Amino acid sequence: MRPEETRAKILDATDHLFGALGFDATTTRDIAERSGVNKALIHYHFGSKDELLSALLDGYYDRLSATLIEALQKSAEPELQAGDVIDAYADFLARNRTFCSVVQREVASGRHVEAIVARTLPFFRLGSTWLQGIAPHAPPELELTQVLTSVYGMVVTWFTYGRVIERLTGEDPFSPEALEARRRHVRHVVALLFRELNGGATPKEREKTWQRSTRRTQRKKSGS
Amino acid sequence: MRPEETRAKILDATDHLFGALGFDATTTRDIAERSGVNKALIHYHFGSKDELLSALLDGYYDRLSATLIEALQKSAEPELQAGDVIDAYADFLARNRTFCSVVQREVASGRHVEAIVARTLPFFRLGSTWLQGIAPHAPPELELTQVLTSVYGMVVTWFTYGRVIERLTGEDPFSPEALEARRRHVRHVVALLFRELNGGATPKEREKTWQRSTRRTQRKKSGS
DNA sequence: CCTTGATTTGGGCGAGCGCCTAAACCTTCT
DNA sequence: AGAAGGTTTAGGCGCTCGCCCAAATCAAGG
Repeated sequence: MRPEETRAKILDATDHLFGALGFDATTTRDIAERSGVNKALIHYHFGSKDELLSALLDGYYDRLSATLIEALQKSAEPELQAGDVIDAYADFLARNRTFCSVVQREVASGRHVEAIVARTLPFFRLGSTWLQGIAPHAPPELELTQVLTSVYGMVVTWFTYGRVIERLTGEDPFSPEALEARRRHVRHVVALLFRELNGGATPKEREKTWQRSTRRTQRKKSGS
Repeated sequence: MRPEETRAKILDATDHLFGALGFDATTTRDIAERSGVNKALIHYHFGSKDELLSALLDGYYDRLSATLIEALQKSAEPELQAGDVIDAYADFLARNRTFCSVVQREVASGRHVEAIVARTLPFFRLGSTWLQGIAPHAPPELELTQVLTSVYGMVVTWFTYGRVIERLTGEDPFSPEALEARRRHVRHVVALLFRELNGGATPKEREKTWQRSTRRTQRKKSGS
């Protein structure tokens, strides 16, 4: 077997097991067994269990980054961009259900926060400048970090608490219909926030606003 | 030392360590050392490490329940009630920072979901009937589960991702000012949702609506 | 064909885990 | 004083963990 194939099989098994059981509760022996690979190979290819987690996170964030950037470029109008990015993110989480489990747990445990922060920072910076470009004079109740945290929270909570929501409501929160309903709700709330950010402006006025901010954003883009 | 004192010391240490390191990464020896108690006493008083977690969760949810019920009774008008409950919840999380770490992690790990669900269910039911009483005919984008999940998510994300937010913004998200700012933001968004739930009604009309629903709620209260 | 270096294998080391046991220690009551 | 029952103690059992190692295997170049 080619080495990259071995690495891929180990990462696949790791993805599944870290997602299902968590970093601590998963043993390197479990991973070896599930991937059909000798347990010493994990350390040969990845060095240690911690570095294995890093490699897994790298894979996630690389794919997420590509997905979100693609979504961002689909449209030029900020509100549509926001919707596209949120949809893309939700889709990504739905397709990589283990991802948010892993992130959530490692953030909560506090031990791998640095690994998460390092990979989240680019997204945060992008979101910040983007939001700054749209609403440079947001009121304090709709300050940048607040809005980002809320939107992020609304999206991920559905997935991290999926199993709980399932037990509470008796319905599958990951069915296509449920995901679609969630998507609609989040977009609705985001639309409300947009209306507020534009100071309750009419659609016409809002159009002018985003045209101004779009020009600014594009100037910035071509500059870098 | 009195037995309850021993139990309390063990629970204190458990609270700290489960919050800081997580269930798996904390050993019963750590707990014994931190609480200044013989390690066999943990099993004598609590039976097993899993039951120790249960006891810890019981303590959390008992206190949370008392806190939220008290907040709910401060006012009769739904929008104020919502604000009070959200504030009380945020305060509780701020004072029991380990709580959401523990819950978050155990939910993500999937192994103690039942323990969490069993204790969350009463809150969910309460929130459901409450919201149903206020807005019996909510549009699909503002369906009950959606709104509850979003509000819950907005509140807890600030705490669960606190350490990440701190690193991203360079500011302490748990300072009194930051907590106050967060509180204001969430209340603002909730107010937006309320306005929507009442179909964009004017304040006057809204007043009528909540008076109707208040009567219904109070009839229910006096009935139980 | 033989060498070389990368990859894979089975076996196991040392440490740490949750949990248990038997004896000692306290109160409290008779 | 002595019995009884609820607590506390030191010690350790059986097991699993992450990681390592020496030998085996493989692919490719001379």
